[in-house]
Amino acid sequence: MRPSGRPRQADIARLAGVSQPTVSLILGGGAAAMGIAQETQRKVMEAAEQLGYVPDPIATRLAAGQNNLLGLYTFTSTFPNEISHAYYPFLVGIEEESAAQGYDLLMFIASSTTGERPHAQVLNRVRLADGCLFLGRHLPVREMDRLLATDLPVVYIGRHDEFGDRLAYIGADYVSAGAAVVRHLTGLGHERILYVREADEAITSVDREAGFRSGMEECGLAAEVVRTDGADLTPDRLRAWRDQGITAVVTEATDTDAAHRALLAAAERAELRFPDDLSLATFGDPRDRAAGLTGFAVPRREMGAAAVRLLTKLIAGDRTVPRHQLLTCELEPGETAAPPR
Amino acid sequence: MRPSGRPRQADIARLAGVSQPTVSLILGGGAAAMGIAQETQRKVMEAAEQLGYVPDPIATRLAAGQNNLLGLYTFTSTFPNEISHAYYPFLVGIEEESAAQGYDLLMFIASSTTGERPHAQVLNRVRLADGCLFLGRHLPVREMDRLLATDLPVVYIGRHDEFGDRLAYIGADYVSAGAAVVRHLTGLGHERILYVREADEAITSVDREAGFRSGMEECGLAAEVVRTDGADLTPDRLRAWRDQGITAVVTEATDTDAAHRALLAAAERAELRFPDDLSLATFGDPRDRAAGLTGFAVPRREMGAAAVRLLTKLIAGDRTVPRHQLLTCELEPGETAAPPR
DNA sequence: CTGTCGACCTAATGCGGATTAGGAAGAGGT
DNA sequence: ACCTCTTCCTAATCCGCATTAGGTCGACAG
Repeated sequence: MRPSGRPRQADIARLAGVSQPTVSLILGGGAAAMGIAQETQRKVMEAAEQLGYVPDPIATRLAAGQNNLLGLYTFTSTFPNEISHAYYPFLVGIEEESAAQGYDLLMFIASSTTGERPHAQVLNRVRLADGCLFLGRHLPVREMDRLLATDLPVVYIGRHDEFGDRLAYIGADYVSAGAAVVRHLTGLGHERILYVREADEAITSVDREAGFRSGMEECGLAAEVVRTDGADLTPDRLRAWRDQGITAVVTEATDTDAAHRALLAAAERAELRFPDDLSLATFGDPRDRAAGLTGFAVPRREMGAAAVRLLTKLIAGDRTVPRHQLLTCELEPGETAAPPR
Repeated sequence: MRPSGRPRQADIARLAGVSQPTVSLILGGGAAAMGIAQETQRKVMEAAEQLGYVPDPIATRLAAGQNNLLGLYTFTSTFPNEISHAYYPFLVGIEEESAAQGYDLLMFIASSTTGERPHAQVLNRVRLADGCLFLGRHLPVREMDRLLATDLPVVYIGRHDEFGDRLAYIGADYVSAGAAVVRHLTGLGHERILYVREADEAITSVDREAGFRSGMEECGLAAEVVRTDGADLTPDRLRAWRDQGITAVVTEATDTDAAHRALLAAAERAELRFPDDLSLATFGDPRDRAAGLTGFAVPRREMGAAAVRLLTKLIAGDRTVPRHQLLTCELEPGETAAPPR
């Protein structure tokens, strides 16, 4: 019994009265089929059409090593409902560009495996695809290390220097964007700006703080930074900052938006309004981004598309493409920042 | 030349002094390896460990005849940013349940093919997977017909009786839900309720109207229905309805939400407020669903999950599962409907 | 008439692992 | 010593496609 009811090349061959390799030549390589009679090609194509032939990606891959599938692996331990919103724009870009490049998407599901090392199995399955994109704030180092030891092309979405040149990535230029926002604020006349970040040491947070510091330094101002988990951000504390002379506060969007949310909540309870009583800027896109929020936007969609382009080039064997790219985040002047009073 | 530098079972076999099938037995099936001497197992395991063996998933799949891939094909171009919101909950359910069932998702991309019959090619590629889910308000009948002629298990998300029993589906019980909303309204005291639907003849719209009519009939009231494309829904018309004695208006959510939006816009311009001047209920989830909207919610996530369960059963060869299932939509009392004044 | 050269196609084989049929070797019974 | 079971492992194949090394046949030159 044939395991699959699908037609194979052998079926086409029988129907067209030729051999299986001939079918493979005709269907597979347009160029390689040069030396085959037009008539034969027509017969084979017709037979294939008639049977509704679709090459088996597994067999194709085993024999030749390519199947026009891009893997997409998302490291999300949390269940998707919430987090999804943040990832969605990436997916949009990825899907669009995959379509343009003629690839279909193979989504690997982290939560499908349980046990102490949930990613291990999936990282093996990943090799089904011609190459794989990775998405997620934190990534399991050991598994990724093993994967990088193979020759599977991989692109990570988000900056990640831990593996040096071995791991290609598409990131957002948080440092420049952060500095630009600071320049915008100082341009408005602010001189004491406080950066409120989360305790998390994710690379994005680190880069953003670096951007803040670099912007402040550039303007000859002292960088003031506090960390918060959200809970300790009380209305009193906010008022105290203001009384000390802070005129602008900068915060960051993360997967939880803890700092950003806490700040907004504290401001409301303290009856402080942006930008009347205090200026506010936010690095990145908080989930509930209000229309007029000052800050910068992460070009997620473009990042997704760029990642696909990079990956397809790697798959094609291009060794000259830059393996690390940082995309520019656009400054959003917004209305929550204004000259200090 | 060996394409990959990685060790294979044959290498282990050589090192351990056994045959490749023996290695396969020991490493592959814990149960099947019962009849193999402990000593041999130890040697093989050791050799595998020493060489750092990792099974090639591709070869595994080829030999096993199944690839644990579920296809997902979306008819509507998935990614104008807008549409995404409507489909996302389906995807969440699909992904969760796929994970639970041990499948990965293969997303086929409609826009990757151009030309007059964009779905034709993709519908062939779809057969790469062990089975496929389809999602979309309108589906190309001819292509689907061809696909159903094959033995590929297929599940459509959304009711669709055009193919009779040939096409399995998971739908939402719009008829019952619509009737329930009507009962809710009549329970509040409404007697003249107007259903404002779109001109579109999609099955969902048809079912919803049926639900409305059935609810009205059940309550012994006359069903009044108008169609709109949105543009002809003027403030004056709305006022006229009210003056004629209509106390409640029911509309529906679609991929464009044309009727729903137009109604809200007209009400605002007519300075009519819900539920003070008029009661409002909406069938389904408009994209900008406000918190207190009266109506019913489509259990999208559950539908996605149910579709995956159905599909995996079909793949497993289960011929007894019901091929058509309608899931219950929950009534949402909301606050845009109140007793008439 | 023979040799040569293309043009066109097929036989054979590999990819890496799963599966099935079956054989060799040793244990136990008579 | 002979036969029957077990126990444990291997030979042979298959999965579906790609690739390489020929092989056949007709045309055309010599």
